Amino acid sequence: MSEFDLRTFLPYLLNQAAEETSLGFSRVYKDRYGMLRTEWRVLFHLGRYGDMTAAEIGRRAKMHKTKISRAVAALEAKRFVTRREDSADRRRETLTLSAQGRRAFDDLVVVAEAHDTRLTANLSAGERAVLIDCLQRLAGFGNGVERALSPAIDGYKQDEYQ
Amino acid sequence: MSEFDLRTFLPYLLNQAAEETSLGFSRVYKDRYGMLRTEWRVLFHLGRYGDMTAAEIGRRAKMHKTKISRAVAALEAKRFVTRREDSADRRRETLTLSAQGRRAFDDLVVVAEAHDTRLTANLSAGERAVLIDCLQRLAGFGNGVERALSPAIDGYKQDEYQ
DNA sequence: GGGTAATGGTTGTATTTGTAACCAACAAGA
DNA sequence: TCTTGTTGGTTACAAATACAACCATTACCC
Repeated sequence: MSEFDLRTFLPYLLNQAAEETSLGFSRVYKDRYGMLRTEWRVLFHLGRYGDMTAAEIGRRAKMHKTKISRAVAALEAKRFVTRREDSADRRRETLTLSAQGRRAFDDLVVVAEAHDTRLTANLSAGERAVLIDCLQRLAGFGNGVERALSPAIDGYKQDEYQ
Repeated sequence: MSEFDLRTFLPYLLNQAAEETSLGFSRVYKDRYGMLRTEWRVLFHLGRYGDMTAAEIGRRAKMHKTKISRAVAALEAKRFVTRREDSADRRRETLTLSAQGRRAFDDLVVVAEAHDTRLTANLSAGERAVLIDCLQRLAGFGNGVERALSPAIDGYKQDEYQ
């Protein structure tokens, strides 16, 4: 019986906290719009940060391009997103939220904000600040897109995620 | 363009941090032992907290019983775990680590500890303490097994996870 | 004791995800 | 201009996951 405790092991703790806190919110976008996690992430990126290509979303959200490709196809089928081919570079397609997509986004933002408020209701302002800061560092945010705190144990691909 | 920022939204942040921090470690148990995340979780529960049944692991780790059933079958095939039927209640099977299973566990504990140390290397002791505390509360640890901080947005099953 | 529900666990099937391969368009150098 | 490499994106197939149904055993209780 080792001393090592799962309940303080960061990857485990983070996964449990992530799953637990995602549950309530994922039910909403699933029940209301039949979306998957990949789909709301794409929706949120377009809604919050403006039109962009699939590749750009991939870089920001660290999602593999196949995930994005499928998420975009699903959002397109739901009429939430439209594509526009870039005439200067015909490989690229700029993605835009439709009016309907924006309504869904606006609706979900309200839910997300309320959910987040509830999640942090039992944390002090100081705790919350430290928590967010640590998580952003662990997630590799802030230092451009590249990885920050967590070098590989024995190296892994730098450009394609998962 | 809403004010809402994904990079401070807890479920998103937690998922990103969880994924990022899990990457290096998952490579090790995958490469060295061909294990899945469900498998190392079962292995760690048995190694750290002693023999127990699949149902008990499910309660502790908040894993669905089908995941555990398959993880146990895989660990058994690898000769890392053995089962012993409870004579008092013939539905139950107590799971135990084999000598080989314990060696794998001991090996992975060392890796996990080193990985965790590296992850928190850039955090102050105070930051780390707050981080762990917040995550445990968000994950619903500490208050028995039941949920703590994150009530459902509109209610969800209490006993089966996911 | 007999019926009904609850518990421990497994299996089957539909979804989702991961991984690799692929195609088309562009870039850069010989 | 050829050719080699890179980038943006899709598709095909394998692996993993969720979900429901299932079986066996035990618990409850009339």
